[in-house]
Parts: sequence; C-alpha cells; structure tokens
Amino acid sequence: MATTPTRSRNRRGEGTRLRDEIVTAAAALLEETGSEDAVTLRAIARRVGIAAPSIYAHFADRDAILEAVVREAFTELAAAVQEAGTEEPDAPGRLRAVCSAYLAFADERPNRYRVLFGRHRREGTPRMTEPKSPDALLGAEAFDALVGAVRACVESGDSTSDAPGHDATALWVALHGFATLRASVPAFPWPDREALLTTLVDRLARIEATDAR
Amino acid sequence: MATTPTRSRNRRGEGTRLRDEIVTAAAALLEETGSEDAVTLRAIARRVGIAAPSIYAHFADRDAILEAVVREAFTELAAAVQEAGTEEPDAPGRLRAVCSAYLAFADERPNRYRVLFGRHRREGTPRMTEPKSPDALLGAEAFDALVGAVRACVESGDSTSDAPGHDATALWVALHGFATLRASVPAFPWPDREALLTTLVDRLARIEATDAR
DNA sequence: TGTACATCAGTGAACGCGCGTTCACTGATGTAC
DNA sequence: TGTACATCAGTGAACGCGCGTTCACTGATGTAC
Repeated sequence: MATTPTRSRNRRGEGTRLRDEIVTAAAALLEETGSEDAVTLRAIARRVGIAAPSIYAHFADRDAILEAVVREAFTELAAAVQEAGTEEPDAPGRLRAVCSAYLAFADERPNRYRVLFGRHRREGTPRMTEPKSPDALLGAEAFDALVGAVRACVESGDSTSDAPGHDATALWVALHGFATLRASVPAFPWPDREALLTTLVDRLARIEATDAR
Repeated sequence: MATTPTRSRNRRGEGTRLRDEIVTAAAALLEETGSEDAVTLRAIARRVGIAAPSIYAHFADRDAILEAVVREAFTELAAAVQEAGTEEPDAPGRLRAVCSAYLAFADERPNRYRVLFGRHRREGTPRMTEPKSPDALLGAEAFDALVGAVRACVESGDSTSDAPGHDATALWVALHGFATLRASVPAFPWPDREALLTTLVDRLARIEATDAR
C-alpha cells in the first residue's frame, strides 16, 4: 500500500495516455515477477494508481493487455535487431551484431523475452491454422533480419552456406536456447558470452576464418 | 464433476501409493494445460479422486508437489539420454542418438520439459549461491552424458573439437532452443527435424564427414 | 477363535483471500450559445 | 465575458468464484490379548 503516485486525471482526448501507462505497468510487472499470472488487473491498477475497472475503458479483458505487451515486445525486438550492425563495415560483422543484439534484448528483459516464444498453448485456442497471425508476422520481422544477414555473408563470400534459410533457422534456435538457458540456469558454468556466440555464429552460418585475424 | 474413478482406500502401510498418484496427476495436469498455475491442490485432488486436504499427509504444500514433478522429470530425462545409442556401433552414431533422445523427450512432453529449464525465478528465492542444488545435479547428469558423447567422438578421431566441454554447451543450447521453439511456434516453416539435428550436431560438435557416405 | 482397541488413510465443512468483472455513479473539462 | 450543459475519464461497492490451508472428525484395517 501507500503506492499512490499522485496521478492526476487525463484531460479530454488524452485518454489513450492511460492505455500506454497500463501496458507499461503490465510489462514491468511481468518482468519483475517473471510470472504471467502475477499480471492481474488489480496489480496493474495498483501500480498505475487507478481503480481496477478503469482499465475496461481501454482493454476488453485481461488477455488483451497481455497481448498488447507481447505485441510491443515483438516490435522492440524487431527494431533492435534491424538497427543492429548498420555501422559494421563487413557482412560477418553485421551478422555478429544482429545476433549479439538479439541476445542482448533477451538478457536485458529475460521475462519479457520468454513470453514472446514461450507462451502456453491456451486451452481455448483450438489450432492456429491461419497462415499468418499478427504475432507470427512480428516474430518474422526479426527472423528475416537474421536470414538477410546470413545471406549477405554468402554474397560477400564470407560464408560457404548453401542454404541460408536453413542455417539461419539453426542459428535462431541456438540463440534462443542460449538466451533462455542463461537466464534460467545461472548456476551452470557458462563459458564467456562472446566466445559461445562466436562458436554459434561462425559454425552455424559457415563463416570462414578471415586471414586478417 | 462426475469424475469419481471409484478409488478404494489404500491399505495400511500403502499410504505412499497415494503419493505417487498425486505426483502422476500433477504431472498430467501440467502437461495437459501447459500452465504451472493450473496445477492446483484442488485440481490434483479432483483428478486423483480424493479430498484436497488428503494431500497434506504426503506433501507440505503445493510447491513440494511441483518440486516432486520436476525431480521426476529430471530423472526421466537423464535416464532417456543415458540409455540412448548404447547399440550404435560408432561414437558419432551414439552422439546423434543422445541428441535425438533429448529432442524426443522434449517433443513427447513439451510442457513438462519446459518446466525443467524454464521455471520462473521465485520472488522468495533470494539468490541460489549453493554450489549444487539437487535439481542442478539432476540436470548435470543429462549434460554429462552429452559431454561424454562429444568427447568419445574426439577420441575416436571423428571430431576435431579442441574443447569438448565448450562445444557440448553450444550443442546443448541449440538442442534446447530447437526443442522449445518447435513446441512454441509450430506455425514456423520448420525444416525436417533430422536435417536440422544433423546440422546442429555435425557443426557444433565438429564431426567430420565420413568417407563411407 | 473372538473381541477390544490403537492406528492411520482419508473426509467435509469452513476460513480468509485476491481475483475478473458488473454496475450505477461522480465530477472535472470543454463547448455552444 | 458568462453560463448551462453534454461529454468522458475515472470511481467505489459489490458479485461470485476457486484457491490454499486449518480443523475436528470418521471409519476401515490390523493387532494384542
């Protein structure tokens, strides 16, 4: 209690400001507790400093808030990956930067990252047969950046990959495993982050050792 | 309701039988719902066909049941991995079998697997500084089998790895990523399971292409 | 072989709690005249 | 410039629910004599 951060009512037409505050609070709760179930309507309301029913003006129900959090996180991930390595001079440097950015995103917000690809299969959802859900699309943006970076290495002659899509998939699963396991099993004797990253990138994307090094 | 599977009371001295039934029911609930929070005392009791308070004769609280489920799953995983490939004639075949068994375990019980390495950091637990928790030990058994299989490939001359521990770690994170992402994002255009597995094993464990093929 | 009794597996009612959601509402803000 | 009023951001009380846990108990099972 005593968490009344002296919120003043929004002005006319600025009701959407509360919407953002709700999503931010939900994301923070998720990150701090690590549990999707700790993100309750009432906990969000307490954090924002409003009454719980006020949320219904902006979201249909609890699930809609979580959906918004996931969507926002996907957008952030895609942006982080797409912006990565734009200053690197060569294709392998860019690929490395993209992978490093992916890992950094997961390291900085482990619980929010986990929610992107670790959502439980809801009992309600029978079978996702639609070719593209919005979530899938957002996830695809980040993956496409990875495929593009691998392909660029092939084109520049730095990679001997003959199946960039396949190899990018291999790289993606490895990055995902590294990101989630490091967060979940910190007691494991992990090798240096950069050393393992280099191993994964160079071998899975078939990067040739450059003579410069 | 109407889920009364005509359970008859256990005889004297066989009270531990109920303990097993509780763990089995909890594991089944976890697997079916995919949510740790769906595994409630009351749901377990309903499934077993007992009154909820009867559980307290065998477990201190809810967490103790989940702990037992995790422990059992770790034991099963270690057994599956350790038994794998004992009939394979060569070291690379055994390594492949070990990795395949790991993946198969996760494929068959995706939600139970997820709980092994994807548990939330509990707010109560301050910081796990003890060198070895029982869970960590159990997880280590499976990992050690993987390291051993990589090392055997080096000794037989099939792998050029100069750091089997490092490379086994790389392989582990990749396997984990593959296992969890396949379950979480089934809509992704996954390549053939065996093809991707071969890519991961051969490149990360540095298996040389044999002339026989 | 018969019986009194201790043991122990399991019960049923009750508690307090936090939850999602509904409902009828309030009162400051901006606008029409 | 002044005022009546519609709008809309947000409230507070209440609901029914399933939960973990407690408590005093029941009644079948096995054993001592």
